[in-house]
Amino acid sequence: MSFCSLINFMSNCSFKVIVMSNKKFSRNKEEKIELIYETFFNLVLKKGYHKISTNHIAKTAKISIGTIYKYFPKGKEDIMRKYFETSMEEILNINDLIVINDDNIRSFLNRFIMDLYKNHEKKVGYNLALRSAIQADKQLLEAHKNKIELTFKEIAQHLRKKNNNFRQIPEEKLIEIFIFLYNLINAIIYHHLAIMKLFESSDRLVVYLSNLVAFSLDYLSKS
Amino acid sequence: MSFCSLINFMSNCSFKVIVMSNKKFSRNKEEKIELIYETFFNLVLKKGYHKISTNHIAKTAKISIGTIYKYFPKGKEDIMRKYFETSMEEILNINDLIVINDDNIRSFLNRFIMDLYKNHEKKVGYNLALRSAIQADKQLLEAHKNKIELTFKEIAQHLRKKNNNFRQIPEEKLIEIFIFLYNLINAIIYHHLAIMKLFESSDRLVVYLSNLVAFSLDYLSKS
Amino acid sequence: MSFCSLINFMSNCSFKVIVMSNKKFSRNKEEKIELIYETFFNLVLKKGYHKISTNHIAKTAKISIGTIYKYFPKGKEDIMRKYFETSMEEILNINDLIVINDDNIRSFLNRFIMDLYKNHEKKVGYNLALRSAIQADKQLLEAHKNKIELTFKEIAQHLRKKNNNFRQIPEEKLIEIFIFLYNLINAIIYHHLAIMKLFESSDRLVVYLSNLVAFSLDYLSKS
Amino acid sequence: MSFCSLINFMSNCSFKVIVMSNKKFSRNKEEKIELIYETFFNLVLKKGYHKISTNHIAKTAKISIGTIYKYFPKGKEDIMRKYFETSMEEILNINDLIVINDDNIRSFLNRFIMDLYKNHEKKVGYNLALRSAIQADKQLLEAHKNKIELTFKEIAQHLRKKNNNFRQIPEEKLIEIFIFLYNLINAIIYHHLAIMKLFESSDRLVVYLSNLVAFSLDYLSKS
DNA sequence: AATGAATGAGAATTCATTCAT
DNA sequence: TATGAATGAATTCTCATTCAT
Repeated sequence: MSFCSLINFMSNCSFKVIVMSNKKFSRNKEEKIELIYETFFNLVLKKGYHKISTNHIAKTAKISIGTIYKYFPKGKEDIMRKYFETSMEEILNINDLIVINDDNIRSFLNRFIMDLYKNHEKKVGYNLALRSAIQADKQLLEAHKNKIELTFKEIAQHLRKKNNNFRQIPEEKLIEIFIFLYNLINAIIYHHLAIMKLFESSDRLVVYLSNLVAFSLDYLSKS
Repeated sequence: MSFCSLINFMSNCSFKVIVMSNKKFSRNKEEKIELIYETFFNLVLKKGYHKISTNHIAKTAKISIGTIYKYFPKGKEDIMRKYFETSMEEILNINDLIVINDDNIRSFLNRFIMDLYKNHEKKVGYNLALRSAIQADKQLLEAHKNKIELTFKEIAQHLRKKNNNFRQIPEEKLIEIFIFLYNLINAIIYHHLAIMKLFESSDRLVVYLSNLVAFSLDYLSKS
Repeated sequence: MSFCSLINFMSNCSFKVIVMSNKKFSRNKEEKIELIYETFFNLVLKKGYHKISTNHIAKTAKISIGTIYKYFPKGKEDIMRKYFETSMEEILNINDLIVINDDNIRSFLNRFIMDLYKNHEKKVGYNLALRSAIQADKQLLEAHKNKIELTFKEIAQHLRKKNNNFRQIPEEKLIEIFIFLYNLINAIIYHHLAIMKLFESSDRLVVYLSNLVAFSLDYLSKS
Repeated sequence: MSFCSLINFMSNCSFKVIVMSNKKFSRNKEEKIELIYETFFNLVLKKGYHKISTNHIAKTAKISIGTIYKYFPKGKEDIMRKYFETSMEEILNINDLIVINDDNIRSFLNRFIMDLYKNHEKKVGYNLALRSAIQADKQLLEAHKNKIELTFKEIAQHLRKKNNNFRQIPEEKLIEIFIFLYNLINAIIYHHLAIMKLFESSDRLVVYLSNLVAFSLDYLSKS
């Protein structure tokens, strides 16, 4: 798995702007699904996950409520789960695995953080929704944990194959570090974006996170 | 404001164990209110904030729905706000202000973190509820921010009055540091308790947080 | 169990005319439940079980939809089941057991048929609904079968205790005969009322049924 | 009208076993229509008329919902009506009229009952559906009544032409008897198959029905 | 003061039917 | 001709809130 796929995982891909046709019965399965995702996450951003109803999504997206239930038979819950699974599948797509040539772990991690932040920012809606959904749906919480563990296992294995620097760290340790850093960064970015800013500018947050990662790697290597 | 009140603030007060008498109804207003808080936050822990209805609280607490609306006319929203305000008022209670004699900022902060964690753990229900409520209620989010700012302003002023070490840091800077650390620690503890553990044991988490605070103080003093 | 209770079973009691008060929040649990039953079965008679919605019942009965779901959390299905169970409980109420002094089995059965017909006619709505509900709800079908078996077991035991003529028939045989006659009469009455009349006048139907029962008793005693 | 056509009428024609080719779609209109009938009545048997949706039929039959609406523009209602009409047309098909040489009314009726039962059993799905549909569709009920009256009128006229024994009964009386017996037998068979068995074995039911018909003929001739 | 029945707006969901492909 | 995505009215059901007792 490549650096690119890693970044994709972290970012779950940004939303494309979708222009639907004006016909009454316009048909494009993929576009409809994308439109539902986009509409839903935008609404979550504005009003909060639990304030959004399926009817509300339908009205905003200018599609019928039946269309939502065609693709997502359990409504909101399914929207979350399927978006989640889709992003998972993308990550595990072997065709995406590309050689990483970045020998410097530090610079690799800096890019990792930067992209993680940018994509988090781009998809605050999804991330807010994910947190809310996780609290109302234990299964999604478990799926989320499993996803993270599996994904970083694959990433770790891939990196150790391709890169000497990573190979010097035992696989288990590397996975543990990745998961720790992923959680740490997510916790902070989420709080910064959804609860209360830690720094006035996001640039300063990213610089802080970069130093924090360095500190934590140091800390973990000693403990 | 005392060290105790600081800890109280950070922890939003632990729940008292409420032993219901065998009589059908508890005798006074305070007991009823405590019972509602306790029942609600316990239910949030089990099922998630948005899965809990006021009728559900009433049934579980074995009181009538009318009683809940008597004390909390806007239901769940009011339960959150009033619990929130109560903890605020306690903090600002001047009688609680006790002299801090701890000259060592480092050891002060360690205790601060330790207690913050312990109380977070003790009241996961309330903290989960607070996050959920904040996302569905912009006013509560604003109130939350203001509360933190005001409280730390008071604490900073108090500490600078009583203690030479704190007096060497400009008030604004001291407030900023407190708020930053508060947010940082809360973000991590919340993620650890509600989303995914960062360390297997909470002891290791607390040690890490202690080092993280030291690192961050260092980082902030340089930037 | 008395002859009266037997008749009650067969007839499931006729509906009382219910006059609700004009207050917005009028309170009378029992009356509300009766009103729901009455309204529902009247509507079934007019439009058919599957054409009636819970909202339709609420509107017609001038109560709120919430009230229906308070007493019947699964809607129509629950209305059927609970009405069914209620009638069951009434039958099994030991206080209702009264001595039968009717020594003549033939005249006993004639009254049995007559009352069965009259009450069937009075509650066509319920009986139509029951048939429809049974086809959409296997559990209700089973419950219906069990109810009939249990009820006639009790009735048979009671009659054999109190009456010499019945005692000469073995218990199992007596139960079998009762169930057979009950099913036979119900099948014919239902068809007559709901599908297509067998006789122009109901009097002639009842006379025919009386003769049919005599014939069938004769037939069964020989086979 | 022949004896055969009489039996056909009573039994509404048994379903032909439809062997689908491995090709994705069956080749012609007739096959599609047969497939829809078969699928629908099988589903009714399993789940009940009102639990089956047109979409459900389409999915089970592996045809598109559009195909169903092509042949049955009003959906389920049309499936019932057209199946009903088809069986009617078959009965009235003059080519089917064959001479009855059975001089013995009693043995004629025994065969009548036997075949009626067998075909009822073979097509429980359709008969269940018919009862349900009739209750939700007054027009179908009327059509059903008219069909029975017309059919037996034709049958009576035919029998009286061909057979001395029948000629001795006035036409009106003969029609009345036929309709009465048809309703009686149907009521009992339906109850036996759909609600609760009257006898453990169907053989015993048929024997009982045979005796019942004899009794009823006797009863009707006297009244 | 306390109770809990009653309300009804609104959210979730189904399904007969239409129509672009 | 066949398909099945799309529609949206109708239905089921929930829950915050009111108010008679």
